[in-house]
Amino acid sequence: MGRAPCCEKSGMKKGPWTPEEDEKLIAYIKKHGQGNWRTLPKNAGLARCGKSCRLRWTNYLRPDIKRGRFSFEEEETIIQLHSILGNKWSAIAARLPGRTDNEIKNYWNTHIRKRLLRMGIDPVTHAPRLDLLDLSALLKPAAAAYYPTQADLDTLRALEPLANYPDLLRLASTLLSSGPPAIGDHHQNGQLLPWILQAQMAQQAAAAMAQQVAPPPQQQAEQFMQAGAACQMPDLVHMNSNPTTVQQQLAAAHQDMAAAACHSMQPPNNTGYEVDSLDVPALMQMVQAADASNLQQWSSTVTSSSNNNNNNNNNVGSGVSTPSSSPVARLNHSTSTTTTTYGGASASTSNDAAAAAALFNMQLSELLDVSDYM
DNA sequence: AAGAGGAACAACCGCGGACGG
DNA sequence: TCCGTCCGCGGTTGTTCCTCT
Repeated sequence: MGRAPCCEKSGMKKGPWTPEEDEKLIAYIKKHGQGNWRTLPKNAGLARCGKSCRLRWTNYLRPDIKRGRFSFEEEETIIQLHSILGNKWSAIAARLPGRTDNEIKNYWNTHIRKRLLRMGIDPVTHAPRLDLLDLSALLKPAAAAYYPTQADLDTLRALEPLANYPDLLRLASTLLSSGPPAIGDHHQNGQLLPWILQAQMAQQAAAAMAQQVAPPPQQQAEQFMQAGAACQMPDLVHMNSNPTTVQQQLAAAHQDMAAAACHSMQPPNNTGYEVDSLDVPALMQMVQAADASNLQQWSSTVTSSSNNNNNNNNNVGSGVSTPSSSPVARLNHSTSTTTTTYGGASASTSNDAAAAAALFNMQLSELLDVSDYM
C-alpha cells in the first residue's frame, strides 16, 4: 500500500524555502488559485514537488494564517479538543481559525505536552499518570516529623486498590504538589498518615459494602447522606477517631478528602487568580453523597466521553475545564454553570455524583503556568 | 565571547482514503 | 472491480534560535 514519495524525482528541491520561491508560489496561487498541486510547481516555475508546495502554502503562506503566540484561550481550547478528539490535528485546527494543524501539532508537542507531563497528567489520555504516582512519596512531606514504620509501608501497600479511583489519586498528587503547609492545616504537623489511613478505611469500607447487596446508586447516595448527617464531624482533625460503622468510616474518609480537596484546589496566592470562598460544609456534603461507585463511574467518564461526541458532557474527570467564554465551552455546556468558583457552582445541583465530579474537577487555568501569559 | 544543550518551528516522510478512468 | 493518482493527515526529522555555563 501507499505510494512512492513524489519528491524522489530528480531535480526536485528540498529543504527550506527561499523568499523567491515563496513569491512565485504566492503569485501563482493568487492568479490561478489552488488547484492541481502536482502540476502547480511546473506551471509556477518551481523546482519543488506539489506536495512541498501544498505544505508551504497551507502551513505558512496562506494569507489567513494567524501567526504569533497562542493565546491562553486557544491553548485551553486545544487541550479540551484534544481530550475529545485525540491527535486529530486537522479537526482541532478547524475549530481554531487562523491556526494550521501543523502549528497546533508543533505547539502541542513542544509546549502543552511537556506541561501536562510536568503536571503528572498523561497527555494522551488526559488522566493522571498512575505510573508516576509513587505512593511512598506520600510520606516524604511528613518525613521530617514522622519516620515511616514498616506498618506504615504496609498501609501504603494496602492503598494500592485506590488505583481504581484515578481521581482520588490525582487528588493525592495535587496534595503532594501543594506541599505540606496546606495539608498541615488539616493534618497536624503536616502528617499525611491520618489522611492515608482514612483513605484506606474508605477502601476497606467500599469493599465491605461491595460484598453486600448493592442498592441502587441513588439509594447508596441517600445512605451516605444519612451517614454524613449521623456523623458529627466538623472537626477535621479528630473526625477519624474510632468510627463505629462502615458508613461512618466512608463518610469520614470522604469528608477528609473533601477537606483536602478544598485545600488542594486553592491556587497559590501568587497566581493572580481570585478564588471565591469555599463552602466547605457544602462540599463535604456533596462528597458524602457521592458513593464509591459514582466516583468510579465519574472516572470512567473520561474514556466514554472520548468515544462519543456527547456535547452535553461536562468533561468530568478529564482534568480539563473551559471557561464559559471559550468556543468549546459554548459547545459543551448546555447549562449556564459557572466554572470560576469551585464550591458555589455545584452546591445547588441535585445530581450528587455530578456535584462530586464538579468538586474534584480541577481548573486547567490554575494548573497551567499562567505566568507564561503575563 | 564561545560552545553546548535544549527549545521551537518549518519541512519532510510515509500512509491511507477518496476518486476517476 | 481494479488500478493509478491526488490529496490530506499524523509522525518524525532537521535546522535555527535561544539560553545557560
